[in-house]
Amino acid sequence: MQLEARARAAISQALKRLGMDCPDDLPLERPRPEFGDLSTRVAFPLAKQLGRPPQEIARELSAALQGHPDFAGVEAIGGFLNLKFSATTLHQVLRGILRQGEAYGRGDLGQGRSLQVEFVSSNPTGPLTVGHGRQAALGDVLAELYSQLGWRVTREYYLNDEGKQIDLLARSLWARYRQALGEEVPVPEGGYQGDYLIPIGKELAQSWGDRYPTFDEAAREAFRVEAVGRMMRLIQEDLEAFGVRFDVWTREGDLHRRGLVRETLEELRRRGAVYEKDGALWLKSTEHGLSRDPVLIRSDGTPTYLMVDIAYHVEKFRRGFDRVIDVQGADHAEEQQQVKLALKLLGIPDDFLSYCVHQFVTLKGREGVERMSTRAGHFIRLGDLIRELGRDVVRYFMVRRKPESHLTFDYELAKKTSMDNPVYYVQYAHTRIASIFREAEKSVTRGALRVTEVNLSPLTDPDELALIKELDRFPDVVVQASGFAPHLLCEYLEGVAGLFHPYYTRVRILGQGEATPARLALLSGVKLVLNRGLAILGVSAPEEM
RNA sequence: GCGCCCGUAGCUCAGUCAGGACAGAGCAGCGGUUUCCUAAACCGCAGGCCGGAGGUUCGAGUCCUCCCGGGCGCACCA
Repeated sequence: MQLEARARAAISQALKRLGMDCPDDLPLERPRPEFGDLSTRVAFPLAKQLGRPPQEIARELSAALQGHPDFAGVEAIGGFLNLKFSATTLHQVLRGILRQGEAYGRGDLGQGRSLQVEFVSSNPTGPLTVGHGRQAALGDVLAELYSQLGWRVTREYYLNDEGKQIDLLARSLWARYRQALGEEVPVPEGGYQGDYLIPIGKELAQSWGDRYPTFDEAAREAFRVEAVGRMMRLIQEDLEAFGVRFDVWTREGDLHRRGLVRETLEELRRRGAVYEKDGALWLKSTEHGLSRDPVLIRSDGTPTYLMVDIAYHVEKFRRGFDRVIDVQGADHAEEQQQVKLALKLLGIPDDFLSYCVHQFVTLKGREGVERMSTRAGHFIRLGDLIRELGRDVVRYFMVRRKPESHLTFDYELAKKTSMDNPVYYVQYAHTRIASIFREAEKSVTRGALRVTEVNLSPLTDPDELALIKELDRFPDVVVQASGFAPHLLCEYLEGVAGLFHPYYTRVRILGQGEATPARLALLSGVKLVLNRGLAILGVSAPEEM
């Protein structure tokens, strides 16, 4: 970031001296290392503009930059201009990073605006599965990224505690309860077949006895409340184990009680966005380019999930959020289009709501099922996976792939405690540095440990300079990762660790005279970035392993 | 049939949004390295007509069209 800014400034000044216009979007790239640290092909657009050969322009630009203190090398090859930073510049960059300390990587793109991230929002019909794990990790990391970038972030869980699925759940639990009382009542067809309702049914049989012989209105309500409560506790336990905390829980029932669904419907009607057919109320979606019109109000008068979802998002808007991000599975793609359209028709700005859509998770290499279905009782609990592999590993693996790609969760790799496992590879780099500092406490003077002040000029090894250049990228990686791409942060951290481990093996830190304090300062910077990056991912950065 | 996503090395994936200088990483495979801050490591080798065909461009893994293969959706379920 620092380095790019310096290069940009130097190039634009040089262009000005040459009497050429510097384009606003000055192209800067990281070329292959043998060409230098940064390169620009700005000569090509300028060539077109000035009607001169790009090689010539690049040569002039190179000449204008010769002797610039930021660079150790400026070279024009073809039309490209290659820049190599001087060690002094890199030392200044490292010092700047160390001075920022924990603030390094933070930004103010958000400028204090408020953002809601809604994620997981799993229906309380069973425990969280491995699939929800991806969503939980993604949402939590995105929330953290935005928070780092200066947004006021609210993590929200939308709780569907009413509707047909919940009825079915209540009925399924009631069946388990009757079974516990020795009656042969089957779990309803298409109901929730999972084992997890059995112990609850037994408990209820003990405490309630034969109070609900039939599934009447009273039973329906009692079992609904009981089932939802129990399921929510299961879900919260798993979220807790995963290190995910929500600020706000919104219940569907509340939206109805507050009349929001009715209000939103009225507004849609006023704006002529709906029509009646076959006794139901439909949204005019095809008029706006969508592939079909969905039902908002069923012919029995009850609102559909979509209708409630629209009302919910209107409510989010009224609550004053500047932006909302919903993390959702790819199976909701159509729903998302419909909600976005409805909000647009209601006059809510288009950029208010964005969806981070992710594909599904398949678990490879573990006993159990690959395809999961909560209803059929075929699933692997997220909580089990966390207990087997640890929170750090599961979180890391879940965000390591870009959301829109299918995620093959490699259980065998995740189980390994060797450095083949990328989580440990990164964590171990942090641990090694911590270990060196523990040693340093014994043998090095206090002054040498004051890393923001020591003389950095002994850092001349190419690996040392490469590490500084990599550390310089961190703030930019945070910004990029916030674009629904947290996998870039994983990749980056693995890259930092991948530079550090070989360096550590080859170069001795302690007992190297003048070089020792400088190298400790460098390692301090590496540790800082690893620590900050892992913290954003919600993964621990251990001092010892 | 229609819509969205994906297709890069044996495997898992970056790189595609902003097109540029011989296509990257990790794992698996093969071969090396241990008197020294944790070897839970390091070094090296090998491995790819970037799903296919056209097109745009001085230049395409990257943009456009079509095709093939895989996933998801197309309910008065949520």
